[in-house]
Amino acid sequence: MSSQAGSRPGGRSARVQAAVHEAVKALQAESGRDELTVPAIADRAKVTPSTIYRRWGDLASLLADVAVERIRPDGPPADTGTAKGDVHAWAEQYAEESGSELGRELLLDILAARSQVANPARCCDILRDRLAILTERAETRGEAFPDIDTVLDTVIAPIVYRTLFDEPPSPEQVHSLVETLWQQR
Amino acid sequence: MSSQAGSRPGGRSARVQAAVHEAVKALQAESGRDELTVPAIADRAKVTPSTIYRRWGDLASLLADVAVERIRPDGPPADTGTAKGDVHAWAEQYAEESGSELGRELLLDILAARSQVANPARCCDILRDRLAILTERAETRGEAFPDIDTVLDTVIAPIVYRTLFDEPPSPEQVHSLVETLWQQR
DNA sequence: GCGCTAAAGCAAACATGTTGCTTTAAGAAC
DNA sequence: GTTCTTAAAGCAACATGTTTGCTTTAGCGC
Repeated sequence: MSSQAGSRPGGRSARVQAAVHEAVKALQAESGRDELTVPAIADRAKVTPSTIYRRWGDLASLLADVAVERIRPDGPPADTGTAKGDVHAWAEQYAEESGSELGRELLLDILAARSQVANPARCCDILRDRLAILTERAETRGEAFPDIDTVLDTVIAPIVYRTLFDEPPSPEQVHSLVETLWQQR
Repeated sequence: MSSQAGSRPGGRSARVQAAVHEAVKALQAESGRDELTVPAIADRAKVTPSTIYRRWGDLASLLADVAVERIRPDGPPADTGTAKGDVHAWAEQYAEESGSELGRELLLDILAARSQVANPARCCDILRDRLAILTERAETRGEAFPDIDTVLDTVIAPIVYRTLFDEPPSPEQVHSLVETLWQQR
């Protein structure tokens, strides 16, 4: 993946990559999508456009690369004391982040990248990793925990589906999705 | 919406629109995404690029417009005799269509259109319409039928989520999603 | 048929994307 | 530290895609 900056991690590649990522985030924050063009990003990052085209291929791939990095959670998931509480807290936060204007844009950026720089499957992987942490926590507490893919289907899928195709769900709706996890089996 | 061909339904506008839509479908069928460019489409449709840019704005909007039209179901949903059977049949077909390479592309085309020519919400609307038919059928038969949004959350959302971010679900997985609809309440 | 008008065509200006070649700088060998 | 090697950045010319003002066409109402 290009965000690992190839074979010279501490060197120029890494600096260029960081500058380009920063430029993308800055431009995303301060202007609309149509000003977000490769030449504009190159300009802001003090880099030539050809550098970007050669490293990322096209704008969509660059945006997806940035988006995947931004989507990665920073700290460990909140520990509420119970498995159910953990899932409620995590799902609520996930829905809030994905449902924000920025969150939705990031999801779309990741999906829009046709040329496989940042695979959408990374989203699933990240979520599965988070859920693995919650699962382990539950196990050490001796609590039951639903199957990870069941959580994806029951909680995450509706959140993402509604965010992308309709309106992001309210916190109440998210909580009721989480509740069905414990009701249905 | 531009697929209604503006103010002269039987005239030149309509012919141009049809030709452009046909050109898009033809090129999608016979060549890769990078050959699918506005000039190429214009060429195939015997139209000038500026016509396309003026009517649709950009390639993404055109593709979304075509995709929304293609996604619309042609006949009434299969009548299997029971509500549950109807949902199984419909969900299986939906998963198969969305999970195909073409189906996934169409979903992505619809999501990728930032400039609101073809709103992603149309997907939901189409699905809700189909479900309304199944609901009504169930009612005339005196059968219970789950809430439409519950069906979206429980069955459609996982199908679409997995199709977009992971692997399309198998028919067995789809059936088990449908089963939970009747188990959970 | 005759005018009216929305939309298509055309062509020039402009922006974006691509490519071969040159230059730079990070890391390795000495 | 100096020199060698090489991956990646810069540059510049080019190709392709996008936008725009103006002209022409054809559908519709009279």
